[in-house]
Amino acid sequence: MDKAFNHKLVEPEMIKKWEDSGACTAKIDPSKKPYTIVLPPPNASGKMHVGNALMVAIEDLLIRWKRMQGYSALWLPGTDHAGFESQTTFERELKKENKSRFQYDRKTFYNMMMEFVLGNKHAIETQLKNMGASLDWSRYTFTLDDRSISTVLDTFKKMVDDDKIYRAGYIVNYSFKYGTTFSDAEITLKETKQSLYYIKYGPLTVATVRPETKFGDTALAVNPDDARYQKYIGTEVEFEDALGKQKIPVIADSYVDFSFGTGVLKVTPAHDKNDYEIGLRHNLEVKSVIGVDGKMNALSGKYAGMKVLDARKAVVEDLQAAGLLEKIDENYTSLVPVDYRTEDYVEQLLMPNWFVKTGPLRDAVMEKYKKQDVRIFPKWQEITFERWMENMHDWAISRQIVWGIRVPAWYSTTENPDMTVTFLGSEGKGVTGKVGDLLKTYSFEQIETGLQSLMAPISAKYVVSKEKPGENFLQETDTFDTWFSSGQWPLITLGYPDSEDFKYFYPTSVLETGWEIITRWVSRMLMFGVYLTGEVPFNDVYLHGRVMAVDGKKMSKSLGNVINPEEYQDQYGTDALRMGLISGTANGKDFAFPKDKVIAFRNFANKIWNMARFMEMMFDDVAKAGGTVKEFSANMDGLQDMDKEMISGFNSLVKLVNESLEKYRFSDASDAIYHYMWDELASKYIENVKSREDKEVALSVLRQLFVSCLKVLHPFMPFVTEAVWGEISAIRNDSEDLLIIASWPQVEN
RNA sequence: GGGCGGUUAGCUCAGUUGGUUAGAGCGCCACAUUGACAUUGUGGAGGUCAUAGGUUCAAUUCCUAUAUCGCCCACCA
Repeated sequence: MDKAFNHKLVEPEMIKKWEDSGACTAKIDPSKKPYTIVLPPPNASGKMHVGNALMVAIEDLLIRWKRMQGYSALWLPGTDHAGFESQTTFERELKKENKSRFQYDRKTFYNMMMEFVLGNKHAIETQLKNMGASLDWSRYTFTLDDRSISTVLDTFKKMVDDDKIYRAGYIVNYSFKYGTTFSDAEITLKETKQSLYYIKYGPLTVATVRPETKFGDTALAVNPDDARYQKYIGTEVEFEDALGKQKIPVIADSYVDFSFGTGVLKVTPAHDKNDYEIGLRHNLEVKSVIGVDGKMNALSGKYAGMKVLDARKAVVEDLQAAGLLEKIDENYTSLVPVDYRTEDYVEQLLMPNWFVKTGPLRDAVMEKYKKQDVRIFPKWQEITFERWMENMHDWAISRQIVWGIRVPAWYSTTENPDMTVTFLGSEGKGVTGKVGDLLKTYSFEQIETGLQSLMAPISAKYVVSKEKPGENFLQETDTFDTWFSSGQWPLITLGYPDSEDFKYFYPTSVLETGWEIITRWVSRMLMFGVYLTGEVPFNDVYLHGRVMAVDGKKMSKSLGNVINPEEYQDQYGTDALRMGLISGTANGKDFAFPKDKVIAFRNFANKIWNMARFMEMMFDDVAKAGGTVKEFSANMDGLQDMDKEMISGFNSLVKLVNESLEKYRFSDASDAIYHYMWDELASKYIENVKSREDKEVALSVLRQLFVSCLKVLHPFMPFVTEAVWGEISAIRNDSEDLLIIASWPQVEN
């Protein structure tokens, strides 16, 4: 054996050994209990980060532990196509070559995306393997595999038949920049300094940050208890603006806060979610003045065609000139909705969209939850989950992007002549118009093959089908929200509804992920799982904290404090990285990355390596002297007090490790094994053995304890333990070739 | 605005239902060292457990306020 543990040499060898052994391929074995974890699929859009490394460390720990305990342990790998994220990354690449998605028809663009994503996928697989992840690659799944797509489409069809899906005009978060809708979960509010304009509407004055939407106003609203405005309620006020003389009703709604601004609110149902709600309550007209192109439309008179911000400026100038602008509060800050990834501004627009009625699905989940069919660890995260579930809105599942699974709804062009379509004409230029008109100039085939996007009115008739239902049908161009497919991930990967895997491995044992996607992902998997199978998709949810940078701040590229896990792997070894991450996360809280611990565990790996070297030497000496180390048994002759203490110490260790892992208290377990091996076994016991006369007994105990410790440590530090296991094969008292499939130490109570 | 979590050694963090001298890793100091390991060994210094009240025989632990940091949710235009 080398003098020191060399992780660079050992790691590739061990990975190969595990792969060749087939140990990670879970077998359907009725005599064993299944233990299943589905790997939260890393996005195919980029490389793994240190948070992914933590996830892998925890899940591999659980899987290896259960596998050694005799479960049929399945850890399912996969990759998510990450619709929006991948597409924006890819479009950024295109832009470097001065290209854009608008130059391609859907099919071509989709194929280009696929090539791009498959390239990234390979990189992620390599990283997962290098982490020592004992994943079952024979069951690998990608969200855009035919089987995945088929399952997703079947689910959609079932939901349509079940009246769980509807199309509606709805205020959605719409990004002009990316030309797509975002779900509420993809939106975050950013504090932004804005001008607050006080605009006269006849006798009343309204404070607003969006004067350009005034042409979409269909009421003014005041609080019903506001004494100042009682006499206006129920009347109409007259005023003049760029569109000429106007009349607008004044309504009373308790939503209005009379301490804000003037206490009068302009209600613009088409461009604000809250206004939309007020509009519904009071039966107000909904007037859109902004188009999906980000420009003012014909209803805004002379401002038509201007971009929103330009129009705002122009409107303000005109109001000022007309003396209708009372004042401007320049120091007003408010929360503006932005894309949570890019912080790009997101507009609120009324658009036709596909929705899931979440109410009944949610209720079914909560019923299971109350019966504790699914448990959340750590416990304090339960509140986050419950609150989200209670406040859940209907879910907009359509996205106006190409990269994803296309909604399987078909519109007849003859029945829906006023659908708006955009397609790439023969001359390579985009053509937009009502399909009824376009068909006079272009053939159906031209439109269908060049199709880029389609927007059917809410009232449009459609057929849901996996196949084209007939001539003259165009398929919906919206694709599903990524979470619509990844929400079915446990089902898809296990081959729902009738595969043998599904019958044996479902429901899965634990869903392990970061808390930040509990709302986007965990809740949706639960809804789909319960809806489709009547059972929760996993019994436990463990939420790990976020790994922060060394400086305790959130890692971000702009701060330059991002930790690349591969650097630590390279410097200190994968075992050390894994153990460092594991021991930093005791209770699911965010934690600063403990680099000093990584170094400590690198040293620990070396310690183990050298304990093995020492043992070899001692065994050698005994053999040279013509002796034999005795077979171990707990009540063998000649045991000294210290031997007995060590043995009982080990039994308590195993108990503690088991109990801690059952409760997902990983650092308790790692701490215990670390201290037992280093302080007890190495520092205390080995020093004692050195001076023992009865080496044949002492070494027997040492071997027993060391070999057992290797087993307990293996799920935490798989590389060094497996390597040492191989090195001491000649003196080991366990005939199992590989540690990964050795059996976990049994302890009696 | 509502909620959640943190505040413990120089740093990063444990501390499970309240119960003796509050722990770990790293760092620091002193010493040691050829039967494995300097990625070592032995020993040591270092904490008013954020603050103020309260409950209790007993509080880092439970309760109430306050301060401060972080996060989540949210319909103040």
